[in-house]
Amino acid sequence: MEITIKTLAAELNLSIATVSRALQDSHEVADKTKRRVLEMAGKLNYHPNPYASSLRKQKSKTIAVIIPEIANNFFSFALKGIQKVVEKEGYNFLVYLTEEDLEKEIAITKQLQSGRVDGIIIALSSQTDSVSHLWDLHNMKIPMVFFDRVCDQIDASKVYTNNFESAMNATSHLIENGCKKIGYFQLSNKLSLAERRMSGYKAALETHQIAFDEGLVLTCGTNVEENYQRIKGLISEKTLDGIFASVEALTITSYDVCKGLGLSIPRDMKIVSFSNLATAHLLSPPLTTINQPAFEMGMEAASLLFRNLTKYNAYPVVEKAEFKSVLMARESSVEVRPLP
Amino acid sequence: MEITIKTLAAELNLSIATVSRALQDSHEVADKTKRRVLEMAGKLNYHPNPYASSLRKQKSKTIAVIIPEIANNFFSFALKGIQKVVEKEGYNFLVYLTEEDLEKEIAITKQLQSGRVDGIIIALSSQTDSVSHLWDLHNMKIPMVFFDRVCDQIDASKVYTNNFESAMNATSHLIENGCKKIGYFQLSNKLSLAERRMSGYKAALETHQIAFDEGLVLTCGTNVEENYQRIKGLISEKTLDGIFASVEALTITSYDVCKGLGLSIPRDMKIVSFSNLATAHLLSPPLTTINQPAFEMGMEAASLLFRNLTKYNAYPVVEKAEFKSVLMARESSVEVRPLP
DNA sequence: CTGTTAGCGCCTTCAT
DNA sequence: ATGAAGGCGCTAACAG
Repeated sequence: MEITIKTLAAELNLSIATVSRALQDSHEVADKTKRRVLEMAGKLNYHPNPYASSLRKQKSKTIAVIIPEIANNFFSFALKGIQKVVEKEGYNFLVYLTEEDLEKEIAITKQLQSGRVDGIIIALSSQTDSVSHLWDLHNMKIPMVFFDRVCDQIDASKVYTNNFESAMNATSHLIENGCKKIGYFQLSNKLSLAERRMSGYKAALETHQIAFDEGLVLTCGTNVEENYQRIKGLISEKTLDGIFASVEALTITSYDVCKGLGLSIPRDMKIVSFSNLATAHLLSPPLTTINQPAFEMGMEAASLLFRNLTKYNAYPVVEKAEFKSVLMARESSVEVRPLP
Repeated sequence: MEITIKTLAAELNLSIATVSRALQDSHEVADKTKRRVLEMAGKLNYHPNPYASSLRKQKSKTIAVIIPEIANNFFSFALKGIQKVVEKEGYNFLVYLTEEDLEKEIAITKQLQSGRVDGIIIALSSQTDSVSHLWDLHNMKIPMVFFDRVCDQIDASKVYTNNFESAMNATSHLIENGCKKIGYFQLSNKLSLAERRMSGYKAALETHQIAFDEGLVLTCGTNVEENYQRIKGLISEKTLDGIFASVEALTITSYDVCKGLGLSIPRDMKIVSFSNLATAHLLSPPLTTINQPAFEMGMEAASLLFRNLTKYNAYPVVEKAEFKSVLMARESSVEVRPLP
């Protein structure tokens, strides 16, 4: 930085204090003085040093967004929603990726104990079982909002969808279309979200009097090639006629496997998945997806967070926003209709 | 913040300076002292205040990434590449979206004159014609790397692909497959990137002795519905038999329009596009794309930036890393082969 | 090897 | 309505 508040003060024959107040549009400074200051600031192209300000005020006008993955329609749309609100509030946001790795998540949250950010939006990694690192943040009273992959144990604001119901409806949809052996592919069995989706799957089976078979459940990792092989193995071994992919990444892999095996979809195999693929309606064969309203969820998460950042709240606001996912059936590549 | 370097110093009967040095692993402090300090820091769960440090050192260990769009395979993979390098260097990154809006881009760059970040990676918005806001940053000697949508006028590091050649090859591919009237859909006619792609398109036409027709060029905006209508209009009006979509967003829209018009692809219409769609190989009909190596480009951009951030470089490094895009022909939904 | 001192740029009592 | 002074937490001379 070259030109500071001090430069302005000297240039205008004012005290530093007055200039500072003028820049903050304080009521206790003469309008005329304000104008002089602003004008000079413009002329000299003055920009306040955010770090000096953060240090002094102990707040950074910055939030952190921690997500497991970014190259993914769900999270990138969520980011877009978050950024929209963040921008409106005049904040900045830092992005951190855990890549589904608990160790990274811990390292990141530890870093954030430094007070670098005023608040945090976090979607847990699929490996996160212990949450003590989150307790640390929570105990420091850093406002947090859990996003999609929420943490049940901690009482903070949360934004998520009707996972149980959606999974149940989607599974029922498969069953009602003739599936008997439905594989369930997930990324985690540690998250509460995973549990809810799985429960929905089980509930649908139960309703239709199909026995739940542990052997049809596949918990995948982050290695695409490995997932491919495991999915391929399970499909052949168990002669599946239906697939429920509980995350976007596994949707594409499942598709690829079916194509590779020469399975005709939907004749030999029906697929349903949580997924926000932009091209779902152009895929061949058509894909029935459970769409989460990522953008709106992102906006809501940021809004909740900012409610906790305003100094007027003496106590943290804890709210839970439950969004509805939409089950989109695509029976052909042109017909697209939401299911109940 | 509760516990600071001062607390540690008091607790250990050391001076603040010594503690600070120990924490930075300075060579001029006794190993024993270092260990004591580190141990106490761990015990008290001390975290250095990044803003105090930034203020003092006049560097923030933070960079800004300015992109026009995030819900998009190209930019989200690029971000992933950037984050990988950023993480390795122990930096943080702020994300800013321009949403293809020059005004926003100007506002953001103005903000960044405050010294909030040590360096900037930027992909210009499609509306950016004037670049005076970038000159301001450049004149302040803030290291910048232009990414993909580069700025020719400013002498800084740049990362981009062989746009001319790729566009030429793709267009030739269409022509050699029988297309006579190839529509060219773009988002901008202001960027140098747009110009290069367009030149490639023209060069291919010329080589094949097809007259360039201005009327087949459509410069779209950010309104999806409007783009849809304009594309639809042009296809019908000009009876196109081929489409070159120069950005990912227009690829999907073009597809939708063809489906809507009942055009059979590739019989009635052949399409080629710059696009990093994850599902390109699953689309029906198959899509021939020009894939940009987004992840690698992101890593390279960040690496170039960091080379300029090390204090050992007295003068800015300017490098241009031209990456090769890969033209992928997909004649059926299973066959995928790179073209020359 | 350790301590003392002087700020980085800004905000905020407290005084006038 | 304005000014003076102190300090946010940390680092970097400069001493010793």
